[in-house]
Amino acid sequence: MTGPKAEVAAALEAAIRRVGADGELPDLELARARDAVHGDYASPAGMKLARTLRRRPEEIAGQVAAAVELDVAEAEAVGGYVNFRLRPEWLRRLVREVAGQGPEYGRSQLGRGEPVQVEFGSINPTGPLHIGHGRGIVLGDSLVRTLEFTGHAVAREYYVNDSNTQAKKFGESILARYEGREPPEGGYVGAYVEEIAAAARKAGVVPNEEALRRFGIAQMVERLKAVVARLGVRYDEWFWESRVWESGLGQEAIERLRKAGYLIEKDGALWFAPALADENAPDEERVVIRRTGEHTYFASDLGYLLSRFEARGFHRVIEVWGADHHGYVPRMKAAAEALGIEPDRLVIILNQLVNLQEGKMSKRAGRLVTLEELIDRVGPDAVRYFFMSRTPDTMMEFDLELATTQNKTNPVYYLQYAHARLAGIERFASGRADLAAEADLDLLGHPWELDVARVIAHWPEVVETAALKLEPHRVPYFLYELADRVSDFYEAGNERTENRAVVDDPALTRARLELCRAARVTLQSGLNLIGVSAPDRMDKLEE
RNA sequence: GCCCCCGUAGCUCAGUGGAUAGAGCGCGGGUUUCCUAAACCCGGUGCGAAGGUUCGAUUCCUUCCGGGGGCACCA
Repeated sequence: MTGPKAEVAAALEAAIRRVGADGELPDLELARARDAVHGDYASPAGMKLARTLRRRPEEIAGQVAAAVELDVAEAEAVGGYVNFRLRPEWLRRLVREVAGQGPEYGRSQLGRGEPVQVEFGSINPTGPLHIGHGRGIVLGDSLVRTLEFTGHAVAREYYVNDSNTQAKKFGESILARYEGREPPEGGYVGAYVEEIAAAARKAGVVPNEEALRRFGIAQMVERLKAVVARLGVRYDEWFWESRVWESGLGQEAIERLRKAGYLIEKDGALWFAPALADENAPDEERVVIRRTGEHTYFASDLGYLLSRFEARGFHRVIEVWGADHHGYVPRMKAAAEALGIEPDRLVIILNQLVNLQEGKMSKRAGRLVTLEELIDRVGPDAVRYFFMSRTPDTMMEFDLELATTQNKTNPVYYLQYAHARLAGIERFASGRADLAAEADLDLLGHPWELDVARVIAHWPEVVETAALKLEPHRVPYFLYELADRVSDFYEAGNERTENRAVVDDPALTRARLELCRAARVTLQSGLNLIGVSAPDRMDKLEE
């Protein structure tokens, strides 16, 4: 636990000990208070302890609150609850600290340098990315940013399928275009296939399927790189499936499973049957080597597991998949287990599918829109924000009409505007020569000032939760709340000139500027995690 | 048939074992000589249903109903 909550939790427990509870305590459910009238943190400690202490909840809460010794917050009992309110003095110290740290505020060493790989976006490199892929890419990248920020050693990886059935069809399609034929049944027909065939001819690639496939996939990888770069995403590694076999890891994985008794021959094919060696294992059999002698995608995955967990030494691998692959999860877990890899080290995050609603924009219902088109229409910031504002667990309606027409109604601009306003204030004040170097933060006392600090105080906890639960979608909601408080602060100045940040009094101005900076860098810190830009100014909208 | 996800306001979605369940959009009304009005203020019905666990369930468990997805020698 980090931030003020850790201190509150410790003080609460100490107080409970003082009022006579010993042994193991129940979960005190200390959490952010839902309602601001209950302070910043609240615990139903009275109810929790009523049975063991054999006293009334209100009585217990009262005694506990009185026994709390805490610098950061004051405790108050209401009913059976113990509520904590962060003290103004502490909030003022926090403002100074955050303003000094800048956008690094919230960074931690939670991960202790754990080597983690996040593999995401790995679609077959045989066609353009579409909107649904964008969700996994944005999620994966934001996960990486969150894990990096919390002290993990993270690598982004794209697994390039270059030797599976789809890839071969792609190669055949290029060959067909190269030779002026139509692509085969079930092949790829987009204009990009013809472009690649033309490029291959120009580059002097020999016209056979394998050479053209490799050439074509390399071309596609370049295209993919360019598209994801527009979203601020770059990969550390584009790992080609064929490397699994060239390095011998695929063969090694199969050999290891054979020795351990996990493989069985049936119908001329080689099957992985985990229940053979372990009767508790899932009872599902999967082909590893086809009757034709070709390996399956699953066989490559076996070697790929060894590559990551053993050859490259990642302690944890996080995969982001579309929900349509969920049936593959037990198989991968079973494979990891059979290879001697603790299955919990393989984390698979499924993101539900994206349903496109085009509204009145297109009469052609269900038309596939590419990720690139989406970025063209709504811009990278809105794309990232829109995808990040939802848990991966729920199916998502992408209302293209709204996304396209929404400009000032899009919440992402609200966050950015809050940042731009703060930057504007700092810019406005930058000409003042009478401002002291050091701010006297005791001058901050209005509720709308301290409430900004109050939200800022929660940022480290939000980051920590997002990292531990692998849920970066928590970040935009925090940012929205902060932007709200910032707007209140700003509006106070619109109501009364004396409440503006920049006033005649240089000392007061200086103190408020410190608060502006603390809020701005916290916004920046959060926007960084979700990959949305934090502009210093935003142009006025035309009517 | 089996497996996974979801069901919260008109719409799109957050959220939590506890105190009066939130936001955005949409709709109606109001606010600008003032650090950017992409802002602010005012206005509303809601946790699919039934059981169970619990001092307390929208949250956890079971069943049912509804929506989406998956069950290949495709990936």
